[in-house]
Amino acid sequence: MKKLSIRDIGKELGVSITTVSFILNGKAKEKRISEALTKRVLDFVEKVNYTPNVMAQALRTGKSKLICLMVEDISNNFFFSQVARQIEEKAHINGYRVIFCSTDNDKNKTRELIKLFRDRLIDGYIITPPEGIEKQITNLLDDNIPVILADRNLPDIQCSSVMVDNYESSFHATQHLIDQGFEQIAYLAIESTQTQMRDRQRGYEAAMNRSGKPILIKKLDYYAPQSENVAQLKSFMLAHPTLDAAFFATNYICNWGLEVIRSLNLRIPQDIGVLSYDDTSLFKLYNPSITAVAQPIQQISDNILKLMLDTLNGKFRAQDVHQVVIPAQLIVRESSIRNTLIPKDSTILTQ
Amino acid sequence: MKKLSIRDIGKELGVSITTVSFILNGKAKEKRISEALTKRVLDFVEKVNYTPNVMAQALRTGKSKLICLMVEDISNNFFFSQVARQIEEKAHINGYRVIFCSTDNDKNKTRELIKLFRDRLIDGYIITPPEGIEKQITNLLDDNIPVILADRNLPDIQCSSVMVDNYESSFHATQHLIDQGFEQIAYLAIESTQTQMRDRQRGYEAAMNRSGKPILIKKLDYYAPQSENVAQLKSFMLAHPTLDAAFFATNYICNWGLEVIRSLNLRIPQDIGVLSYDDTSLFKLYNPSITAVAQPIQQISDNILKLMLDTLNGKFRAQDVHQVVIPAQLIVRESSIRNTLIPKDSTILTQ
DNA sequence: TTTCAATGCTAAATCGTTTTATTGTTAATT
DNA sequence: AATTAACAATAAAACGATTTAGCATTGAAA
Repeated sequence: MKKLSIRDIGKELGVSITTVSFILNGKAKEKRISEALTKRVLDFVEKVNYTPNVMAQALRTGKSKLICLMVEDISNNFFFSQVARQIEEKAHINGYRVIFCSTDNDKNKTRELIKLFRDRLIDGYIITPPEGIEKQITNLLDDNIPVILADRNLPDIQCSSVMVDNYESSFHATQHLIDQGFEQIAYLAIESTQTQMRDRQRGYEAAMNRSGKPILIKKLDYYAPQSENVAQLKSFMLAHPTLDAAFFATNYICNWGLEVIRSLNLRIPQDIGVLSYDDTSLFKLYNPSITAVAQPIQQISDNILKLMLDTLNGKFRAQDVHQVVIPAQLIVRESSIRNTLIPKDSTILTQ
Repeated sequence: MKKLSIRDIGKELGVSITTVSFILNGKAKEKRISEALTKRVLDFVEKVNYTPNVMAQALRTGKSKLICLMVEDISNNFFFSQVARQIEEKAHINGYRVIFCSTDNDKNKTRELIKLFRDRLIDGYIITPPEGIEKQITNLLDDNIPVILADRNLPDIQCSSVMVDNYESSFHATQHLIDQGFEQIAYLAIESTQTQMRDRQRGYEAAMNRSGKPILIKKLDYYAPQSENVAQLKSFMLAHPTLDAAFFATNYICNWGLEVIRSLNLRIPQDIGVLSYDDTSLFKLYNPSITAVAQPIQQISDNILKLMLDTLNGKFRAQDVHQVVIPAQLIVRESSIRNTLIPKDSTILTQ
């Protein structure tokens, strides 16, 4: 059961392979192939279920129809895995396949990966970039290979990106805590100079400053073992007994925090209010349910892929910069409610 | 900055491309190329940072170095996303890239996907198979394309697979609940004839029968909307007020169950004991923490990839059947403890 | 001196497409 | 009758590698 080649079907029909190729690529009209022949070829191709050899096409055209999706860690993040899923699905519909890999937020690993793919294997990249790969991205763009940054961008280079309004949504989330009467709101984050992290912090600080509340920030180490971070967080909380609310910069930090809160036998929200950036399925289920800033996954994925396809199809050049910012959603749940007038699980859009 | 071809480096060195190819493929000795020339070529290749065009190699050799990983839903399952990550990493180390996609447990979608890839794009498949794709898999194997089934197998065909001992681990989990003094233990599952689901149910039934306890089973619909399943589960629990423990067949069913338990204001484990198949990060964090059967992800991934690589490297033929069964772990947490003698978060290996 | 084997390297075919340039027709115009 | 235009289809080169079969050269054996 060997696969048919275009040569086989040409021979079978007594037609040249050129003709077959033109017809299959929808150039019948343009190349003035007669309608009769076009139909004959199309029918036969359909009948014998012929599909072209993708590798040969890729070699000849220099286009692999492969998109590479590089996320921080596909396995450990609700947001990334959802986005990955969406992208994969939409790409398929448009005739593209998706190769994916995890960067671990490590610039060396990411550089390696890009280098590995450099040899025209990949038509386009979607990346949640660690800092330090600016040069590699510029090189790709210079070769007119599209790159879309997701979730964050790299301020030192000009590159298309899709992300949420981290500053505004963080501001609103903090404001929500303030409105609920929390006084000592700590911001728990990781040591990072990534744009989305900076913006979230700026949002928190701006809201606190505007209300004249004290700023209280603790930074953890992304690369440290989980137990170390939990311990750090615990001693921080013990050192600040007057704390009455915690704003976690990501959902995994919030997970660490919940572990600590639990071990200290604190009640949420009576003893401590809780709010997290990045919603997960856990937060809805947790007892009490956790208020979170949700990133609209569908919209983000749609925008990423649209930009990618438009660039691949030549509507834009890779170097053209399109930066899309999408409003995030504050989903208010039990963990942040002191004022009982606000209904459970209500949704508030920032903006 | 055009990419160098093997022709360029041959020309540059005044050597034929044949020679260069032999040397690059480690056949210098075999083809009796002199050591001096071998070194000269290798040094030059290193210096100019030449890498071969993957597409041309693929076209010529018929091997793409691409593995396709088809899981049920990459975005919504702790187990699958972890496995995906592991596979990706190990495959990379061995010079393979991973394409991934979600089957949605839909046989038509899965067939489509396999068909799409049929044209020697993919060297090997790792699949968590929906039922109904037996024929497609047999076809692949007949063409000597390796297929490894993961998480479950298809009883009607002969195919390599890697999965946990669903029957034994489910038996032990049930036995654990019985040992804790629970009397009316319900088994909450989805309507499915997949092997892993059947085996889990058989394990529950066997343990219950051996202790002379009543069997109580409720089946939900995987494809129904979540709200529908939650409602179903709620009315089931209301209809069985004497129920004192629930064994959930998967973690997402357990999530539905926790939502119901919460809405009924039942206390875990005082009013109802809870145990779930498939651990997630949620279960450790939940209050109270949830006892679960954990699948050893590392071991599963290792075995899958080892089988795949051994077949790709010709150590086995695709048709050779290797069925690997790995023991699962029962992680005992608060939700199933009545007998306070057992320590928290202790780990019991089945077998 | 011829024959043979070993050594060191290469020409050319091949994988399955796309695409450029070209060749025959026939019909219309000069 | 000769030129041109439009039409319909094709031959052959190219993409960049791998691999088969073979070509020179040298030294040793016959």
